[in-house]
Amino acid sequence: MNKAPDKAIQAKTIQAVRGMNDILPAEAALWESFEDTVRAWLHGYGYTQIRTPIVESTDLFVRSIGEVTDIVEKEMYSFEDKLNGERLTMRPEGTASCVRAVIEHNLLYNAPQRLWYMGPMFRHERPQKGRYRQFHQVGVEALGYEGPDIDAEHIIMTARLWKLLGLEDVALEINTLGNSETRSRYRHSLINYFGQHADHLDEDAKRRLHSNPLRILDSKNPAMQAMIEAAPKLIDEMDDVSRAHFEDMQAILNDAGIAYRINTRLVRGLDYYNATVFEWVTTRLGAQGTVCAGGRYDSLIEQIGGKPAPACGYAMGVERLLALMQEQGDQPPALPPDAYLVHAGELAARIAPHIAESLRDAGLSVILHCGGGSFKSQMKKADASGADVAIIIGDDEAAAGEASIKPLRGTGEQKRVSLNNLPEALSA
RNA sequence: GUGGCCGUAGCUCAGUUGGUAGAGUCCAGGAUUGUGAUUCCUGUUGUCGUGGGUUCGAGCCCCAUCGGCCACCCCA
Repeated sequence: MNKAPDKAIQAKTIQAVRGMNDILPAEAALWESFEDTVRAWLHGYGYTQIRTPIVESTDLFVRSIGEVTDIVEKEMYSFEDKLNGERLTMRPEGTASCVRAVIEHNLLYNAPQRLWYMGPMFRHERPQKGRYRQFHQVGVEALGYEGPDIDAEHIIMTARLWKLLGLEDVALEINTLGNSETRSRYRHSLINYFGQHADHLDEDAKRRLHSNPLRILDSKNPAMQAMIEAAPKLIDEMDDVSRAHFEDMQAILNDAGIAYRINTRLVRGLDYYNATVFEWVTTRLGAQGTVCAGGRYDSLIEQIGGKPAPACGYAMGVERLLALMQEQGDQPPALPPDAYLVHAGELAARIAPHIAESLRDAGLSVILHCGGGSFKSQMKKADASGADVAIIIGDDEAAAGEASIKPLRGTGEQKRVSLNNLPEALSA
């Protein structure tokens, strides 16, 4: 072999798919602690978990999210199953799957359901801060509940979660979209109004004028702000039932001391929402500032084939919440082992695994040194592991049936104990 | 999908008008023959994102491509 023979045969490296991220051990600690907090929090409200498949029939999302939404039109990872030609899609959100499962298994037969889920979602968007092609949501759904009390519960419980996570600078915005007649009346008012100001509409707005005029209200284009501000307000055309529902919900929020802002321009990107909608937003994450959003979807269950039942729910973006925590300077919690077991010599190497097992029996977390090396290098690794103590087994200790315990943090003397007493000595 | 900025060691980054690469950190070994974190010494970091082009010569200039960041858009 002469020099550089390997270049020709070295395989090209394969990278993760764009917008789909590895979560490395250093960051995974933060994810785990977040997930632990979320599980305990949801348990506190009596919500139970539902786990649905990542892949569903494409039709499910087309029928629930809406055919003319951007998600369905251009962002879904859809493909045809090569074996049987089924049209499948990797879920872009969780509500549709959840509702599908509830219908399929008749979960609403004689009781409403409080459910939650957590997992990856997929949308083919251009990645940027807080927006990835595989991202994670925690979703909460209450199915079979009609009154404003459950809407308020959802908002109140998220406020508690922000407190548990130590989040600052998240503000609540609420709105109501009314019932379908209201929205269709309002749609016509908007088309009429924006049509009269067609010369002020940008390209996106013109495209949406007839397909989805409500979304024009969402535009950030500064040139259109004045005109949007003067547009008809949905609240003025609200039906009495939705108006009362909205007011009753606000009364509960007021009683609970929840601060909010009514944002009459708050609409949703998914077609299935009606009545209450809300968003928790932050200004600390740039353009992707919505950290949690949801609302009522009373017609969705019927729309995808179930017996009509009211429902509401919301989802939060895990990456965005974690980014906000990191923005505030939160560090991933350190989870060091209790002890690092250093050993030298043939006999010590043979008994070390058994000693480690006995310590684990006692509930301790122990790293057994592997890979050989001098005492010095083993001690370096013991220190780097973050363990409180090093357990040292050399020829002397092994022969005597003992182990040395050396504290690695703070002061304290190294001491020798018999192997039988090791677990107690470490717990002390 | 559109636009702007940016890709040099595992990480954070220098690199002059174009003359074929450096610092800190980390890691490994030693000073210390059975003991870490401090100190000192020694050493390895590398297809300069990738592929073309210009040039005697490219980390530097040009084109393409991939990736990242930010914004638009979208949305959690």
